[in-house]
Amino acid sequence: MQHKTETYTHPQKNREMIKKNIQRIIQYRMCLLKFQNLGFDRIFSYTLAQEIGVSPEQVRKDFSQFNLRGNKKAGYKIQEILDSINELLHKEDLHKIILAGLGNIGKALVQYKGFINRNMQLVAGFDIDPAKLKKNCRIPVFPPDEMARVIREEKVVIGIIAVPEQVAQEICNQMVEAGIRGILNFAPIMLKTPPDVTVQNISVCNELEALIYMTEKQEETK
Amino acid sequence: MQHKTETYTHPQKNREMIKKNIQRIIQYRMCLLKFQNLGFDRIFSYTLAQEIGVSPEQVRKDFSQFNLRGNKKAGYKIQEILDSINELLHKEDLHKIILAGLGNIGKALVQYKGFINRNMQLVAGFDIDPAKLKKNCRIPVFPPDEMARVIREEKVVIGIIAVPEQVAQEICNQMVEAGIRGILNFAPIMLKTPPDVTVQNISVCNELEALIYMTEKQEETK
DNA sequence: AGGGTTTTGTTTAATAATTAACAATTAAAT
DNA sequence: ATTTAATTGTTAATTATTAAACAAAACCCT
Ligand SMILES: NC(=O)c1ccc[n+]([C@@H]2O[C@H](COP(=O)([O-])OP(=O)(O)OC[C@H]3O[C@@H](n4cnc5c(N)ncnc54)[C@H](O)[C@@H]3O)[C@@H](O)[C@H]2O)c1
Ligand SMILES: NC(=O)c1ccc[n+]([C@@H]2O[C@H](COP(=O)([O-])OP(=O)(O)OC[C@H]3O[C@@H](n4cnc5c(N)ncnc54)[C@H](O)[C@@H]3O)[C@@H](O)[C@H]2O)c1
Repeated sequence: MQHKTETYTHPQKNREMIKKNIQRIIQYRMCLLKFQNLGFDRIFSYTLAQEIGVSPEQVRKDFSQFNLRGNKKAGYKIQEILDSINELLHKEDLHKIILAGLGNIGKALVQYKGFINRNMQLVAGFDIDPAKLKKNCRIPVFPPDEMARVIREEKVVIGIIAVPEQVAQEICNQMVEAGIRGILNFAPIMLKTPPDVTVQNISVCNELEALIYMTEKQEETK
Repeated sequence: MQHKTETYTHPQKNREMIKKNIQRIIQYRMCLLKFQNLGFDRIFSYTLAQEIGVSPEQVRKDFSQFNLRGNKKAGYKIQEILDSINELLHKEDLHKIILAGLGNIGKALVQYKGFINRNMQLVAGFDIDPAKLKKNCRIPVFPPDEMARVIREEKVVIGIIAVPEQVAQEICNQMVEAGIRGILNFAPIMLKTPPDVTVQNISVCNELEALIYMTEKQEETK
């Protein structure tokens, strides 16, 4: 097998960094909401840091990077930061999402009530099984060959893949072809996508295996 | 509010690193299996790298770190590496897992057939809803107050939390108290645990929001 | 009003992770 | 057998991330 020998560059690197940072910001928001509900209206970097398990400097740096400003001696005004984060995440808009596969995972997602609080909505599902189409679902469910039409009509850019591994790449291709730009993938494969499409994998098995490794490792060194 | 001013140290840091590395190893395994099924019996760092989106040097470094050895000029023998990874992950043992919460997510997990191929098994579920106990499930389901007994009797160290946010911390405490050392958490909160308990969060909403941010950011800079 | 104290925000330093480089090796070709 | 080409594994360099340090700001208390 012949390989390229030219210098390897990593187009996804910078994107991974941004994604990691924004994920921390999303965690801060969760925590800010918690403290707001507890009746606080201000918070310090130290408190936030402790809560999500990073250093206070990290919090200040993250906030600084996204231009989230605090007050010297008085910390961060929770509402102010929340507003800024919501703006950053375009939370003023409702974000439409489509879902491929209404099996075990797909059904759980359809039932989930947490999306709407965060201004996200599953607008359509797709499944090859005719039984899934008839079912009185919370969302309209179509056969897969209507996916392109629905994506275009509804102008959806985010899709969830919850179909069997064997058809996941094919569904992914259809999604991308029709204009989907971000994919949350539950299937245990690495999807191939163009560089401008972002994929986030969720693998319950992988996470469990990593957990198991960690616990066994700790047991050994004890 | 008065804060500690002593130097901040980060006990979880080293663990995060190990977890990240082992997660990459788990991904390599997924990829190795794929190529094995395609009929290959050897593979190069370059191929693996391309497949999971890292540099070939990273693959070699990771393998080296876990003492997974290849052959100069001939790459890595897939079966050999797979065997070593499985040994590393203690795949010779069946790993028992308990599940708290048999709602939408919990039911999906119970139905999932992918665990057993990877030598993991849900051995018991816990739910406060009596209706969930009666249901003819694939696994026995108990009320939460039997959790400690079952965990001890079955010697389980891994637990999944799929209960509502409001009770997640309480269930977590019960698990830890009874001997659980690794927790996969679906509830949208940061669980508080002793330092020797590893927590892995899965947050569909967070991941979706990060995806949305990425796609909108890309749209802007286009 | 003003000093003391606390906390941010940023710069600088330290640490960690990734990539590059290359020597060692060996499979395959001749 | 010998040579060639290719790929690993490790060391060195680079880059990225995280933490420490500290100056500037501003709250609070007297
Ligand atoms: N259930 C879990 O807890 C779990 C855990 C980890 C990973 N996963 C992964 O998530 C994915 C879905 O898992 P699941 O348990 O929900 O599976 P499932 O078999 O219950 O559901 C899959 C659904 O996809 C539909 N489908 C099949 N081919 C299709 C196609 N070409 N187009 C559209 N729909 C199609 C099926 O009709 C079915 O409804 C799988 O890849 C699985 O490996 C599931
Ligand atoms: N469903 C999803 O797609 C989804 C997505 C993201 C996050 N989550 C999170 O996952 C968790 C579970 O979600 P869900 O949709 O399955 O919720 P659900 O309400 O369908 O299920 C929760 C289950 O927990 C049980 N329960 C409640 N209190 C309990 C207790 N004290 N002990 C044991 N069991 C108890 C309930 O009886 C119910 O069966 C929630 O924290 C939710 O925010 C779910």
